[in-house]
Amino acid sequence: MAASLGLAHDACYAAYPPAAAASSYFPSPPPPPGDLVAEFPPPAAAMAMVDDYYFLFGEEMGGARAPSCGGYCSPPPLVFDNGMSLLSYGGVEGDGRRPMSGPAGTGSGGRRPASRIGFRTRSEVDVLDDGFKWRKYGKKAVKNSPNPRNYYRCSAEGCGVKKRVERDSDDPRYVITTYDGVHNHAAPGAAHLCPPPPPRGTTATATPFSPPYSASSAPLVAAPSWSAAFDAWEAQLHAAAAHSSESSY
DNA sequence: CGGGTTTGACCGGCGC
DNA sequence: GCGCCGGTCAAACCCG
Repeated sequence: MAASLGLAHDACYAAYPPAAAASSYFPSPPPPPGDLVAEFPPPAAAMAMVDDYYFLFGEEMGGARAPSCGGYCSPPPLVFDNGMSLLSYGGVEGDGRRPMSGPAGTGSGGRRPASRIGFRTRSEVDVLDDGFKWRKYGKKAVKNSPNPRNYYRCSAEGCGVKKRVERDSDDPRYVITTYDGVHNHAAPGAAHLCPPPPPRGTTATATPFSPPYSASSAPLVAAPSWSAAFDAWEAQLHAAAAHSSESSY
């Protein structure tokens, strides 16, 4: 039971950019059929600075870490016209990128976050205001990086969402922010940034970082559908990017 | 005074 | 088994 639960969590799908930004930035990617959708709610101000997204589909739940990149692998499956790269790996069985072997949930500690989503942002400030209130609880020097990693926890009572913030060792201009878990409350004062997700014909569409995760009923996404979905989305994306490039830059 | 930050210690997983 | 390393804890400190 627990093992299947972990695998199902691996199938979580994060839609970037958030709906608020998507309307003016580029179209939202189509959700894989039958999969969960988690939309991340960075604020519009932060979104404007985001140069690089990447998705972490609970990739460490199976105990397997991304090789030689500290869990922040950056395979470039999608590179947009505006220079943004969308990265995804793991969780999608058959994508050939992640070994799905190994018992889920048996990694370090045996308790893995329900979801992990990260993005890379070019920013002067380390901590981007994403509408939630965070409390710093740790700071750690990480191996192979001159920059320390800061640990934050959502200040809301009962909310166990954590985030890690660190400067990219390769390019200090970039900040790598990784979110662990799902908020069980609305963002204080930032609700306008995260409108309810539009109906997508899916059975389980999570509000931004909110439960429920009906993981037990969420099937793994077959690679073909995933690829086809992204192909379609990418086509939309390029069209939108070409259309908005005149006004944006 | 309350809430947040800092920082060293501690713990547990993992690789060798 | 041991050492390394990432993540967390908690006491002290800081600030509004």
